[in-house]
Amino acid sequence: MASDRRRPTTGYAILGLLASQPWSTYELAQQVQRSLNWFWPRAERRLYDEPKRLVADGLATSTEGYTGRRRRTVYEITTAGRIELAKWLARPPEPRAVEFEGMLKVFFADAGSRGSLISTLDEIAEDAREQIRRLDAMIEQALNEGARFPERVHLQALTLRQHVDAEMAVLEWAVWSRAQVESWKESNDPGGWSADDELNLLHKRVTAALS
Amino acid sequence: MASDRRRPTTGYAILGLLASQPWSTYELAQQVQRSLNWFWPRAERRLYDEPKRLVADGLATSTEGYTGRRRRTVYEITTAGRIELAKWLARPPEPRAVEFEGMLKVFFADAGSRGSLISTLDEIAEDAREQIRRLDAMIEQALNEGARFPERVHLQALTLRQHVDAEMAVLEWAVWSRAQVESWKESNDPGGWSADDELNLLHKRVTAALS
DNA sequence: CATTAGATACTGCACATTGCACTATGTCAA
DNA sequence: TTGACATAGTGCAATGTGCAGTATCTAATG
Repeated sequence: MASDRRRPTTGYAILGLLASQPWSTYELAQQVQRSLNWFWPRAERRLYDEPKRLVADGLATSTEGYTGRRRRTVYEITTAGRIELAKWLARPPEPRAVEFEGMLKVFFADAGSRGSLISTLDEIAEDAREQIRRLDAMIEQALNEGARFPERVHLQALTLRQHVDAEMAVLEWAVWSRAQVESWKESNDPGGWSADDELNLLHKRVTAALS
Repeated sequence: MASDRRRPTTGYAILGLLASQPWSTYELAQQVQRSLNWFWPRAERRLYDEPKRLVADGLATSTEGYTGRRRRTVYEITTAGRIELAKWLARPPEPRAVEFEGMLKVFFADAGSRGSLISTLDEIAEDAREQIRRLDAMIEQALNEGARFPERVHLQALTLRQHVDAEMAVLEWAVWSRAQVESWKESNDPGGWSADDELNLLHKRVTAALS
């Protein structure tokens, strides 16, 4: 039966996938890498334990199958699972959390060389470009071959747009930042570059957005 | 002495703070909440263990002090610590990782009601506004009272801009998405709304950004 | 002047999660 | 038949979180 203690979000993520169709653990892992990795990255390892808990709590059932001699577990959502999922969807979401080592390196750049800072910014930009290329491939696939789940393509369109927005923002920032740093004397000495001018500009943008 | 095994990024984050000045653990924790939380969120608990490891590896030293009868440990960076920090800064950064439960709820919204989806989008937007207000307070503080570390304000300006860009992108996306969903029949039926039109638009934006 | 709220300064513990190594079997092509 | 790659997992140490618990110090309040 469903326990009352709070379930880790990863459990709901898997429940969400099971809501569309039954999956084997391996397929589940692939699917998480493919689509959920953008906003809920989890190691493959995790995805072998979590479904077991869903079964223990009555939110899913598991069926053992065999491919020759190789065992294979397929999970299916239960009615209780669908109810739990809908309840979770109605609760307010946790705030966003971002782990961005590159930004940490920018923030502490004065403890290293100007060259390191420029490399960091270039690598951030190249990373963002790579992600955008991957997103473009997903967009083209949905448009040409058709989406994997046509009945869910409207939601895919919303989330894809957010990923594009996020990556473009990072890319534009990194390119702009590199240009600024080019004019600095060193990572700990921006020369004539005025941080106050930039902060004033930011303040204006922020004020406009909140009004 | 410095060990060769890879150190968790959190260690470098603390080392980066220590590069500016010595800190007590408690102050370190405050500072991490204040400034690093935006791109390297860590629980206070973690910040009591990590500096001990830096000391064990010779990258920092600790001094016991007393406020009356209350013990207080202050950490200081060593020369070996500064060298390690600079080496880390020169290495390519890890890719960005985003945990965004709200986006998960949007992605699986067809398993819940249209009302849940609209609430989720509203909460995402309100969260972003709240973050932008906090950023604005930091910007104003740096402009009016002056930055806490004036010699690092140029780096603060770069990172603040990135946070503003990121939060504004989320806010604009959430407001736009809500408007789209308003026109849908249900969370699993967008009525006449065309996902393909949206995907085509995205593809054009992406192509322009990569050229 | 006693009380109390809030800041400072930690530790212990259960649980969540990762990364990597390790063990198998199935499929397809050279 | 050999090897590369996909499928299908388990074990374990290290990393990290969240919360409860234990103190002490400081400043404001009645």
